[in-house]
Amino acid sequence: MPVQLLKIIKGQSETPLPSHLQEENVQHLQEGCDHTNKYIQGVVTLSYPLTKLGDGTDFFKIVLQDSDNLCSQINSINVLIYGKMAEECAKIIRRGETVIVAGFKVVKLPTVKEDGTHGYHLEVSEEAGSAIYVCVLYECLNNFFLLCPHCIMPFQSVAPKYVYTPMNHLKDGTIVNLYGVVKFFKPPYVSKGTDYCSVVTLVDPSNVKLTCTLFNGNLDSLPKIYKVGDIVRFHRIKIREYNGQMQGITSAGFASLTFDGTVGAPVVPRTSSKVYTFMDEEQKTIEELRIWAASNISISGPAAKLSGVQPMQFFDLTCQLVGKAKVDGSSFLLKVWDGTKCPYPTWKVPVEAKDLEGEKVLLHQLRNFVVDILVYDNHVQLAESLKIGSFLRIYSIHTKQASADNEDVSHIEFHLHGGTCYGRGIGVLPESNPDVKELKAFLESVDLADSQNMESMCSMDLDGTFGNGTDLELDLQRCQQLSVTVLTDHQDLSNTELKTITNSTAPQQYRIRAKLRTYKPQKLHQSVKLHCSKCNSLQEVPDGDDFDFILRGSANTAPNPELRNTSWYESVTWTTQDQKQREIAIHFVKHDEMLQYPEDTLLMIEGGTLKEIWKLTKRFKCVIPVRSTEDDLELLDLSAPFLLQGNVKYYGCKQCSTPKPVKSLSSIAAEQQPSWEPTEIAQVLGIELLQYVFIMKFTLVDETGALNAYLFDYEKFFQIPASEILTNNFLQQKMEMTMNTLCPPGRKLGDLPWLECFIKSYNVRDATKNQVYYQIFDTTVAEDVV
DNA sequence: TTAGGATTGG
Repeated sequence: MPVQLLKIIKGQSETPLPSHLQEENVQHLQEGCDHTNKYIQGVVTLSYPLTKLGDGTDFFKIVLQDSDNLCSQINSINVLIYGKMAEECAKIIRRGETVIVAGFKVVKLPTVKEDGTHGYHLEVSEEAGSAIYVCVLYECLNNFFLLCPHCIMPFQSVAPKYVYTPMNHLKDGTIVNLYGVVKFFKPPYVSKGTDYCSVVTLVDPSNVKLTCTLFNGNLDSLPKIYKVGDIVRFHRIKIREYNGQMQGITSAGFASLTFDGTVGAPVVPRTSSKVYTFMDEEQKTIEELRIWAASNISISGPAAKLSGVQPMQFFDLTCQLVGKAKVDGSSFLLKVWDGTKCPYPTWKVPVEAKDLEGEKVLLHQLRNFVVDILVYDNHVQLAESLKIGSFLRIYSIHTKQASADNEDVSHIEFHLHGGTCYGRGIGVLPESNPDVKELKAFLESVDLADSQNMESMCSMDLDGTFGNGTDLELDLQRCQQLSVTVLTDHQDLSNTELKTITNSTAPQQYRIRAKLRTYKPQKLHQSVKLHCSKCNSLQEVPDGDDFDFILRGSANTAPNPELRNTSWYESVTWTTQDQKQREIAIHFVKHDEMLQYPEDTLLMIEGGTLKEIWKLTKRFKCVIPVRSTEDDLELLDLSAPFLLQGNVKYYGCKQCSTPKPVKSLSSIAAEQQPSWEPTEIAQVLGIELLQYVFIMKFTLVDETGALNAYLFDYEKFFQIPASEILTNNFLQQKMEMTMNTLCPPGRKLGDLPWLECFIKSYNVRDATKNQVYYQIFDTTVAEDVV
């Protein structure tokens, strides 16, 4: 049986090659030697159609690439197959497959080619005693089994396996297998030809990118990529050069697996094939790629929740489809929700009731959550095919701010423009997707009954307007009735109108119900200041450059060797290897004569840079920058933070502080369990601690008038510590969302929500006049707002 | 064949 299929399951063949066969390397072939008992193994990169020679003999030619020597200049060789063997091989050998050729004859060619093909070729035939083994992986086996069941010869010793080419070793005209991390992708879309198309850009640890253009008439056969950072395994992808760069394109037999790129997530391939090869070794590859990707691929995407959308942005939305409707030939409407509310009024696309598909009752129940997304052109066909209830990720939705002629208020429109720029498109997510599971759980937790109760409350308040009002009016009435802030005390006080307050003398305290017409500063980071509660001064938070400057200055003073290793701290010193030869000393404060765990340790550093100090704060509880004097360590200039803890820099008031020698810290170190609280450290060091505070000016209005009230808040109002906001993106976003809820941009006054607040009036006198100011107190943002 | 990454129109 000259042509045999080797059944490969989990990378192993079931039976060994005949024991007399020895492997030969493509590079070491020589003419004139006996190759009866030799075999070479390679991947078929080319195969030619079966032809007949002049004498009627069947002839079949393939090009084999030595998969173990991909980098070698000469790694391919032509194999010429004659007679019955040619006929059989032509039936079953396909490009990309691994083939073993045994008992061949080596024939030298007249000239050596320069294209990587060998200077010899191999000739094989049944008559010459040759044998060809085609390594059939299990994923293809069923087809072959039907074709040629008697051919399956189990054997084991050789374990042919897929060879994966690193992206920096790709060559024009080859068909390869590869692993890569998705850096960019276009979800499958309907091409202008007959197939679906998906464009995927991959990278691998060789740091070379490869953009692949994948076509298939079956949507399911294209890789199931859901986000940047996913990992793919491509089999039999063709490499071509295009515009001076390597490009991947689907070849016959292309197959792919896709994996979640998250470190630690289960390694479960997404694929349309029911049978595929996947081994422990491949699991390891995925895990290694995940770790590589974690520090080499940026997967931070734009905002993905409706509550976080801003006008004029592009974002990806994970959502559930609850309605759809034909609009016209070139556009189609999708009604979706994600369980959060868009902070702006949203555009409702007018459609004929008969054209709207979806559960009407549900659409009504969800009307405050649902947004209309209009999709255009090439996305229409895919949108039409979507099933109501399915979970979607819509990529690169454009939020456009607009106002209709008959509206005073501007609204937000959601468009999925035509084309596929930036991966614009629609993907259907399976229910097994972790993001879908999370979304489903969230959607189930959304309390629809709650919003309905509020409506009935409104309808009572509004004395019958419920029956007449449209959905939009009801929504507005509801938001007019509810307060987005909560009083934390004095609930017994009754409301006072703003006009009454501005007409009264100060000081007094009031409960008010008003709307936030505007606020300052609009750039929220500018609202954070440092406050000294002793002298009541406010100052700007110094930036990193000031600190850097002070550190550079203090690095000029070398650490004093006499101040190392005292009874209460242990010191480590070294000199940097660079030109500056900077001396650094770190003094670790001991507790009970012992060094503590890093996360409980306070250390002092001399000669450190901004970056070094920042790194130390990640590992140790407290870092205090110091410098040497003749007889003790001392704090730096108070324009620099005297203490760093986590992300927070603590400053002292220059005016009110009287710095003490740092050995005063030893008193805290001697405590039973030193907590290293900033207030306590400040106190023993003679520092008047400055506190981070939000200072904002709110312009509040009601039916009777307006007044400006100051918000002076350490943490209570926003439920966000002012000390942490400057270094925490998440908190910044949270605060921005809160302000968008309190004062949604683009709405007219009537549509703004109510704020219930306590304010107190007070007098400020200067030489010429007395002025009354107002400050908000004992008020917090409602829990469901933040 | 199709697309070959690189937003904003309805």
